[in-house]
Formats: sequence, structure tokens, C-alpha cells
Amino acid sequence: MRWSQSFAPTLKETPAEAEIASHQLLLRAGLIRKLAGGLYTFLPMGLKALQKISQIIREEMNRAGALEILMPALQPPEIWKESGRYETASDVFFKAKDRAQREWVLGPTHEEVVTTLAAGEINSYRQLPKNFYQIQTKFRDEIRPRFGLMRAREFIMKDAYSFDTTDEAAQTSYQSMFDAYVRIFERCGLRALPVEADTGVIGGKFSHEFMVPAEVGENDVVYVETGEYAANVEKATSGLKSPLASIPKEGTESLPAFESFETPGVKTIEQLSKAPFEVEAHRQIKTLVYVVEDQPVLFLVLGCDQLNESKVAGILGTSQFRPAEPKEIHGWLGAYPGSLGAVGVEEIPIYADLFLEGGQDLVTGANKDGYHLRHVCIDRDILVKSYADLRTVQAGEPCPITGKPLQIQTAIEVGHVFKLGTKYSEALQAQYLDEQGKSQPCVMGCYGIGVTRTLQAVIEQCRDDQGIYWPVSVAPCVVCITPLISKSESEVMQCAESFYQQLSEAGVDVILDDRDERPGVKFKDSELIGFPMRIGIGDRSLKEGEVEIKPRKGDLIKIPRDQAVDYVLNWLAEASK
RNA sequence: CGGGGCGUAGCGUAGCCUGGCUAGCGCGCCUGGAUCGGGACCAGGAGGUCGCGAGUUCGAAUCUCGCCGCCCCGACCA
Repeated sequence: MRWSQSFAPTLKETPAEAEIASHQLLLRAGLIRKLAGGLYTFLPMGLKALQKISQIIREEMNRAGALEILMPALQPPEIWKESGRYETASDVFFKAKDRAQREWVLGPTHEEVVTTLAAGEINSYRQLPKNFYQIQTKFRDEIRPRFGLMRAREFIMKDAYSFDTTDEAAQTSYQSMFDAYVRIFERCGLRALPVEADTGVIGGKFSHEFMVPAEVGENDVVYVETGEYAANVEKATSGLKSPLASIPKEGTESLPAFESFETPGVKTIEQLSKAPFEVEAHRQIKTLVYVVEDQPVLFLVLGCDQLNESKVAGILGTSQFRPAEPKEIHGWLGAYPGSLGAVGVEEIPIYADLFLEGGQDLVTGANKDGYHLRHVCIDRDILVKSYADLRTVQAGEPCPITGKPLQIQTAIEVGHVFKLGTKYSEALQAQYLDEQGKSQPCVMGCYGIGVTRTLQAVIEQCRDDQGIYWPVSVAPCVVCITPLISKSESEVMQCAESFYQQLSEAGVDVILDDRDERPGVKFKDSELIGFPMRIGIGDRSLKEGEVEIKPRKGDLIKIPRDQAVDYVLNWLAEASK
């Protein structure tokens, strides 16, 4: 590729619309341009990098035995109604109407389509297992698109769906995708950690997310330095024992009954922990009110803990819930937040965190503004429907496996593997006949990679104050030849042309900066876009019979011009290992 | 959806509070010159519905109202 014939509109200044480094670089390096919020055009360099990532994904999916297909982005609502997700997913749909006013949806994901396909085509256990994948545009009406490609309305995703006869077989498919993902991100030059992920409403044990550690990530990953444990904070547990466990239990008969005491103006755990009350946070019960299908539900955790809404979703079996409004709370409990408690509450389901189990002599709100209760014993005074892990793990707590301190880091989710079970195959009748001729639902798995997000994650991870430094595997061009004099009759340019030809013939993705620009401009641009290797050719060094080799992340060296091509080829072979 | 900020040429911005004649600057772009190893230099030039619409006013980029768009935070933590 000749630079003068390509289109790489680099920007000297940072567009005001971009906040984070990778987004700024996407724009500055001329990789993308915005059409509207969350909608981007890929320019030649951006598209080339994207295609390289896609190709790596394709190769690894094929190697894992998955079959590439392409499904429609425009989908009939009926299949979503059949799966039951038409309502629950309605928030993310972009909808369209045809000339007959019939409604269609732009696919935010493809479980319904692929399962419909399987339902029609798969009849026998002999056809299984099968794993279908596609690389395709998804449409999601995000609440707030942001950070360029990181969270967009329209984005490219690789999604794969496996169909198996049994749970065990499905686990094999799952493992095979997991392994493929590890290879994919490794080949993309990305440090992506598999972490245990929340399985949400669908439940089940098997779900991992692939996370790229980054300050701008939208997820929190809990992990232990030595690697034995890593989980999304939504799912994470720790080896911490309840602070109440160390307090000796007594027979409830010998304990005083709970009593009310005045706490004027006290609305927070912290206030109650200070003088004159001095009730330690871990001796308080925090009472939170949520609304599920217009009905209240109470969640209790220790005063020092935070409720984990993902865990709440797991308990409730739905993500359709919300925190209650103060007015609603007052209607149900007779007090506003700050004085809430569960003592004496009988009509409302109460879930309590495991740490509260058996708790005695605790303090909680009295459901009367300005009053709290003390000497509360959970078993005796509160009608707990069930105990569950509801709390959010905090940094420094012991790892559940090794006991070493846990750390928390923000990260970008680039991939997710998920064992689905039979939810969709049952709803959409994707069944097969087993050896006994009995009809069985396929056991499914789904596996996604945000291709466009992966591109940005690479940039977020591979950048310095000059610009991007692409890993060789995903660089839009691998070698940039930079003649410092662009006049075609010059020896410098002829040398550049010769390199260009030799490297192109050797199959190297090479760009020749044949623009009539001053050297400084060429250097800056090539560093901004981030080609892994630059060959600088100037008349000074050429007089000495030498050219300059400058890896984007290495030191400049001069070598004889007739050794340059071999040197670069060797360097690339080395870098590609 | 709630809160905050912003909208002036392709990009970055000044001017707005305190209304006033041809809306200024840098980058980029075009022409010419000179230069040719780190976004250098000189001269000339093109490019603007000041987001859109209403209103106030003799007069609006500037004040008021409405709308649209963009960015950030939030939409849990009592």
C-alpha cells in the first residue's frame, strides 16, 4: 500500500469528544470517524486492523471445529416471543416497521435465530455436536453509548452457539471454546484474563468472561495475585468469615428482648457507629428495600457490607427489579430510609446474607423515623425467608482458595463464554432423537467476542505518549517504509521502492510513505498509527550504504541496505512467535 | 430517564458574563517561494446558516424560552 493512495487522516489535535486514550487514538490515528453517538465508520487503517482480529478469531474458531454461518440482523419478533425474551429484552431492541406496518427487530444477539435453525435442521443425535458461529453486526439500544467502540449502538460481534446431546458433551464444547478464546486473545497480543462470571438469571455453573485489565474498564474483577482465583465482582466470593462468627452465641432465653431507642437525625450506618451510639458497623443490620413486580422484598446485610445486585438477581430469578422509592418504602414499612428494619415484618419476603446467620444482639432500624432497635437476634426476631450470599467482596479479603489477599481491578470485557443449558432449545423446540428414539432438547452454549471492542482494548493496552504500538498480529500494516526524500528519481526513493517490492512479494503487509511531506511529519504519523516496524531511508545514511530500522517499541539501528529486507523478515518471524 | 457540561470553518479554540460596524486566532487545506533527518519557515488565499426555531431589542454568536445534538456522571449502596 502506498500512503499517498490510501486514506489515513491523522489528527494533530485531540478531538474534544473523546475522553479516554484509546478513543482519542482511534480518532487521531484516522482509524474511525463518528457518524452519530455510538455509530462509527471504519476507515481503511481501522478496518484492516479489525479484519486481522476477525481473521484470528475465524482461524481459531475453525480450528476448534466451529462452523461459520451468517444470520440475518433483521429478525421477526415472533421468535423472541417464543423464547420469552421479547418482553425482558425489549429495552435493548431497535425496532423497525415495514411498509405493511409489520414490526421487526434488529438483532441484539442471535440465540433465537440459531435455535430456530437448529430446530428445523437437527433431528438426530448423529448430527451432534454442532457449533455455529458468525461475525456480524449487532444492534443494541444502549442506555448510554460511550468511549467510542467500547459501548456502541452498533458493533461487530463474533457469536458462537453450540448444540450437544448431553450436559457432559456440552461441557466439552464449552471447554473447547474457552481454550480457543485463550488462544485468540493471546494471538491478538492482548492480556485477557478468564474470570468466573455471573450466570445471572439463567443460572448454572459455567460462565467465564475474558477481561482486559484497564483503568477505563466498566467491570470490576476480583483476583488473587498468584492466579488461582479470578472472578467478576458480581459473582466473587471470599474466604472471609462473618465478623459475627467469633462472638460466642448464647441461648436466646438468656438474652434481653429487643428494645427501641431514640436516634434523632441518624440516617446512616456511619452516624450510628459514632458517638454517642458507637455501634460498630458489623453489629448493625442494613435493610434494603427492592421492588419486584410491584411487590416489596427486603434484603439484609451487615452494616459494613454492600448488597450485590447481581446476586440478588440470582436469588430472585429475574433481573426485573429495582430499588424502592422512599415514598413506597414509607407506605410499606412506615419509615423512611435511615430507620428501616425487618423486625416484626411478616408480609414482606426477607432475604438475609449468610454473614447474619445466627446473629445476636444487633442493631437495626425500628421502622419509625428517628428510632432504632437494639438487642435484636436474627433467629428470634426476624422472619428470614432464606439466607444467601448477598454481599459484595471487598479488596483485601482472603481468597476463597488460597487465603491470600484479594485484589480488585477494573477491566474491559472482551469475551464471554456461557453454558446455556436447554432454556432456548426447549422454548424453541430444538430437539433431537437419542439412541432410544426419544426426543431430547439440545444442550446449548453460547460464546461471544466483541470484535470492535477487542480492537479498542488492544489500543487501550498498547499505547504510549506517541500513539499506538500495534502487536504485529493485528497491525493494519506491519512495516512502514519511510523515505525521507520523496522525489521519485532520488536514490532514496528508489531504495524505498525496492524494499517495498521485496517485502510485498514476501507477503509482508507493508506501507510506503511516498507522501511529499517533511520527515518529521512522516515519523510522527507512523508512530501515531503505530506500525510495529519502520524502515527509515535518508540520503545521509544511504551515502554510508546504510538504512535505519526502528521497531515501534525498540531502539533504532543502522544496517547495510542490502541486509535490510532479510533483517526485517527475521524480525517479523521472531515477533510472530 | 435524572444531574452536570458543551455546541463558533475539517480539528482545537477566543469572543458570550457587560448586545454594537467586515466574528478573531492556531492547526489543517489551496497557490507560490524557499527548505529537505522529528508535526520547521516566508508570502498570498479559500473556507462560517456562530446547532435549529421562536422571542426581547433600533441591533443578537452574546439576553430569554423551546427543541436538537454531543460529552461526562448517575440511574444500587438508606
